[in-house]
Amino acid sequence: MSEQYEESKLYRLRHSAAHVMAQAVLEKFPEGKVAIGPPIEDGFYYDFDLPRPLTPEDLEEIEARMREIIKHDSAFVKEEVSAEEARHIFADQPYKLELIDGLEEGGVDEHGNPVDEKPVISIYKSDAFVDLCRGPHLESTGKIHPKAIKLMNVAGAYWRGDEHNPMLQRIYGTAWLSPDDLKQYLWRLEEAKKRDHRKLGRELDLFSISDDVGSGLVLWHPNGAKVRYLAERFWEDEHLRNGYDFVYTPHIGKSDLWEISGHLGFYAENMYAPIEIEDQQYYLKPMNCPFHIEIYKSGIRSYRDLPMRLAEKGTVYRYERSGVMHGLMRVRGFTQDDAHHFCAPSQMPDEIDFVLSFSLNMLRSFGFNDIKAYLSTRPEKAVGAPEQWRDAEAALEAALKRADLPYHVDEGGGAFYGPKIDLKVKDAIGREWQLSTIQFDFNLPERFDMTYIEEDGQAYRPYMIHRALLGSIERFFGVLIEHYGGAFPVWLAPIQAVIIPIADRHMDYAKKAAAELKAAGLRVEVDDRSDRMNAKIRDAEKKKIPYMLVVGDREMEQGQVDIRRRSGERLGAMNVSDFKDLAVKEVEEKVEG
RNA sequence: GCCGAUGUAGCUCAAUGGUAGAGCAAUCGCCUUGUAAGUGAUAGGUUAUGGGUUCGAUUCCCAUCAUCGGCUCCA
Repeated sequence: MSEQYEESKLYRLRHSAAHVMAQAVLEKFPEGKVAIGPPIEDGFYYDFDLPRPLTPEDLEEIEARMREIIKHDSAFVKEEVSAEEARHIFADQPYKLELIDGLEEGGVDEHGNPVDEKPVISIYKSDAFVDLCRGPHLESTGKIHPKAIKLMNVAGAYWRGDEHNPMLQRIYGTAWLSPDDLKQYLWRLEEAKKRDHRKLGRELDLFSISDDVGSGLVLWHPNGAKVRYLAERFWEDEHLRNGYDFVYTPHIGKSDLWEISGHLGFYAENMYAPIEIEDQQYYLKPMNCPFHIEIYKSGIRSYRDLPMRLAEKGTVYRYERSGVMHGLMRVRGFTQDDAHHFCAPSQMPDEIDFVLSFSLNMLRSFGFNDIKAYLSTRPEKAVGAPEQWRDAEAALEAALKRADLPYHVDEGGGAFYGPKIDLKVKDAIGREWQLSTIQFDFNLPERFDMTYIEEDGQAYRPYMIHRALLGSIERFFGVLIEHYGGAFPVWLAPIQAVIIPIADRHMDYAKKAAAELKAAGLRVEVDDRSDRMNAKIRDAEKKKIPYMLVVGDREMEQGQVDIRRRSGERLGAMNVSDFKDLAVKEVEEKVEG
């Protein structure tokens, strides 16, 4: 959350709305306990410990009560108190007492995060409610527009976000400066819902997840598989043109492999239980790296072989706790567009430069032009020599600068085995998604004792860089669906054009035109059902087919097709070959829309 | 995994302590259509699964599974 937001009126408004809500809840449940209630993006929440689960009816009641409290137009009054006084005021509020302890000791804020200095304890009073609170707030409850607030839903949340703590009931609300803003926000939610990849996945017949197969295991239907195939084909071409070699590796590997890699030590809770065969334990792979390393190690490597870039769309399986699965975004089996770069230390900066610009090109090709980078550096506990870390971090940062990319540094946010760059893209409605990751690994080359022979005839340890550009292909597909709202650009659309004959007598002509377009590599179908043209257009619109080519008497006579885009735009009649050229050009240029 | 909600036809949803209904989709006709739904008929369900209460359960209760909204965790 930005500092700008924290100083805004909107922030104070939402914070104030949270207090008003807490008052309304406590009036309804006098024995209820309050936890914390901060503003968040688009709204606020407040956590409560209540005698019974809240219902949607309760929310309506609470919301109505909030409007009444707002009407009182009672001032928010700040008061600084001693810890002793605070304890007295909140004597029957155990969560507040815990917060006061934290405040008094200094050290932690209301979220349990460490803070440097000991803050002053303050309380805010408004109407019949007092809260331990740092503020700031609006001048009075009346400054909240009663028609610009709405309680959204109830959800469970652990006290202080720790799953060992009791679970509280969290009420999410939204609050805006004006009813219009609220309306606009609700409209935005509706729009996001229309783009939901789970809904579009069903409507466009792209994929499904079957109970009988298992939760988090994706079935790609022909339409979805078509998009994936096209995306992968592009991906493959780009990799081949850029010095990657493709490899294929198995889905399972012996426990010995995972012992060496260390995964059984630090990743076991994410791995499926082993399969036992001939007294050997085999594990489904959660990552591809050990296999690629084994390929590297299958022979003696010379500095002349480096950099080596091994790429694979490797399908991995990771155990995810039930309750975290989410459509394509969070699954148990997925395919990473994985690659491992092995290089000599002297080649490392160039290799980083290359992989970053390659990643950016890939993302941009899929229509993601708003890209932000996050550089994560050495954490407290880390393997690898400090100067390796320093060199690697310097190379990553230099590459970011050269790529002229906005980036944010997460000090100490790297994995224990190396620093990394994550790339996040903004989709068409402004949501950020993490896709690419470029990650150093100082751990595995050591564990697998990887070497290469230098000019001087000595063996040295290579650098290893792990990268995934689209990340998980399943997840990437989900993001792509939401980004385009199901209306894939022509180059990715499962069906690019549908020919719509007006009457049966136009059928032969329609098929002839289709054949000509298909011969040019276009994905074209003829809608030969005995429905009216209007119905066929409606159907094609629902399937989000980029082009509808209507043919009737006029077109048949002229050797033309009448072109309508899915946007409703009419391009008018044109010769079949002209449309072919237009469509082929759009495919080649990856034109959007 | 945790909290809460939900699970009825392919989809979206009704209804009921006495074995379920609509619209869309599907199938088969009729219509031969000019830029987002022409029309008729037919078919489609062991009401998620397994127990329990009851003369009788899809409805009430319990468990399991799954989904949804969150939390935690994360590609």
